[in-house]
Amino acid sequence: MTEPAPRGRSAGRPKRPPTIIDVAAEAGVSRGTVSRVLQGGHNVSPAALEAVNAAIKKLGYVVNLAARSLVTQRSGSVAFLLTEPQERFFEDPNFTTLLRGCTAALAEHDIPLMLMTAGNEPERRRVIRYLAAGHVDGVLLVSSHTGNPMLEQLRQAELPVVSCGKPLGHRGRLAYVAADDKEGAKEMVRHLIDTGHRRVATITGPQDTPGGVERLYGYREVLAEYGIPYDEQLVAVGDYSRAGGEAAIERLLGQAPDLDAVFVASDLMADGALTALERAGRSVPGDVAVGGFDDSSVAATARIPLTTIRQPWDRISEEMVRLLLAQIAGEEPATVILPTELVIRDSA
Amino acid sequence: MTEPAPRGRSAGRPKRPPTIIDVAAEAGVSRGTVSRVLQGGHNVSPAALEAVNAAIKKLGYVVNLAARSLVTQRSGSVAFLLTEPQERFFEDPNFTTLLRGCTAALAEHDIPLMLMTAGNEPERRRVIRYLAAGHVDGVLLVSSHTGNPMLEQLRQAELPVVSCGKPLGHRGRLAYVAADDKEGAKEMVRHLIDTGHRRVATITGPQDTPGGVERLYGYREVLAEYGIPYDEQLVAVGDYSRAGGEAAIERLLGQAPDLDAVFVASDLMADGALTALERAGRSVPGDVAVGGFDDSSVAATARIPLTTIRQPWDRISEEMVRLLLAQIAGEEPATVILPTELVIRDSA
DNA sequence: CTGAAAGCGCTTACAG
DNA sequence: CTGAAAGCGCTTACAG
Repeated sequence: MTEPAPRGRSAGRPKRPPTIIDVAAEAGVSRGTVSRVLQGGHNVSPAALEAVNAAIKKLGYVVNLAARSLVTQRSGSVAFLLTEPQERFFEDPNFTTLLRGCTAALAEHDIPLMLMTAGNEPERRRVIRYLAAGHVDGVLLVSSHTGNPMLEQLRQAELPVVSCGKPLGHRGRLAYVAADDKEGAKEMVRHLIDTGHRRVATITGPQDTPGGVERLYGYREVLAEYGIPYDEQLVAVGDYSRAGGEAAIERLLGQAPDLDAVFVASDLMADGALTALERAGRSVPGDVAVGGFDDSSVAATARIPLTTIRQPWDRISEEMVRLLLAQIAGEEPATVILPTELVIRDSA
Repeated sequence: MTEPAPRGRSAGRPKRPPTIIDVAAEAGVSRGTVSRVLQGGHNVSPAALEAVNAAIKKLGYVVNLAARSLVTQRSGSVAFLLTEPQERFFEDPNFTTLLRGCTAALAEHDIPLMLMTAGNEPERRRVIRYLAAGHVDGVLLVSSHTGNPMLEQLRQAELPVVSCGKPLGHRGRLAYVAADDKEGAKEMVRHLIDTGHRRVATITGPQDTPGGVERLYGYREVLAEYGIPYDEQLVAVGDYSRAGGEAAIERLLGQAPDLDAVFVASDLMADGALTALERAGRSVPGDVAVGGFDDSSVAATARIPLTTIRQPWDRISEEMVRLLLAQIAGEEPATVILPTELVIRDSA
């Protein structure tokens, strides 16, 4: 066993790990050759390659990322940036699902994910400073509100970015991954109508988010398809929160007491609607059929398991990571739209 | 406006930002002086300090962390490490709360958080390699199961670690932050008894977790206090999941149909118990009072808002970060136990 | 295929 | 208080 001689060191600092020089000495080659092996072993003789790999193993060598970054001008890490207020983010199960998926997808490439939140102006400034300084190679941007002030700054910093959901109000190419919101909405509304409902209401997302807009489009298109007139009394705008869903359904019940179904643009809002419907004495799906959107974790555990539209979160995160790495590698920003799927449970 | 001259660069790479040399030239001082200003401005004349700060501002200079890390042998970042299977983690609202709190607390110090999960053996190996290579300065460890295999490896890597919850089965000093599980449990069980309940059951956490063990201790101690004999039929072991809570209460209902209250060691399990109780036709809190633990986000939104014990998550994350930074600075590992609080809602 | 050497951008004793 | 210089650990043309 060749233990590196322990050196004296100050409080709690780990011992100096072996460097490329130690490996080179052990393998009997130059540092350049060791480095080439590290880069993939091109232009290295089989013998040298073997010797270096053996030395690496023997010494337990691990590359020093700071040194590598300094010369390559790449950090080797990626930011997961939330521009929503934190509370909002962490209330929404979709976000956590996405975070999990992205962490896993990046781990495949041995790229660590840096979690950053920027819900207010000082945070935004700090984050932009940090990102613009080149401390990450790219950004997975989560937040879909229009006029996101960070988008422009990110663009100026010329940092590769992939957005989750279509970035509204942003001219210029920006890579994004999204589920097919409009088609998903259409599928749900058709399901509601096909199961005999005629007064189909909707609770939309905020109208400055793609999901808010697109899912409403889908609702209107299907109405038109079926020759059902569009009735404003059947539309309430929500905010994607549980409380918002509760409030919205109460408004609808006031405006259009005869509604017999409601398409809710998120499961979390649908869960809120369920509470209010129960309180109002309306049974689900008997009196009112409720269709959600997302198939997030609340869908299955809601008091009445939700019929909903599944967003393929795993694929969304995979595609986001794939697109980001491609951009980092020099490719042009691209867009990916993924299909949704109707999941039938009890609520409709 | 002094725009740095744009240089040619390959696909999508950001322009080379100004370095300390540019700042030194602009300020008319040496690089050493600029660096000293960056380090806090000690031993720098007011005039030089001002000139350097002006130059930094003018040039939009941001320190290159890779270069700094290379010389300081510090990464400037910290890992948030989950050793639970990912599903478990992301189902549990406590974890997300903790993640949010730690991100915020670290952001105060401008330290990015690297999210890493290690739910299986290959992941553990990869993560340990990464951490041992010195890519982070310390680890916030989240997972409280006994015999966590990473603990020993982390110790060998001599990396500062702070655990969330007391690490069971680990000899030697290891810093941790925890709520006072036993006292919290006692407060809840006393509340249950004081409100007239006599057949108080409990659903515990896994017995290889501190919360699982300590909260059960608390339950037993209060029984003893009140001279109530301990009855094994009133105890079911859960796994902190919603489904586990559901199954546990069903077992209890079978073993001890006369139970009139149950102390559940987590809100998520309590939420599951609520479902099963409703199905069994038992009203809450009328037939069965239900007390939870955590005051996590499910507590308020459960079908019957949960009376529970609040864990001070914000303070827990703050203290974890504080302790970790202290250790990184060379202090010895310490322990912090935080008080809990009874939160009365509808379920008991 | 391989080695010698420059250079990435900073920090930190060391003199003065 | 300040400058000159070494050095952190790697990568990458450049010769050969």
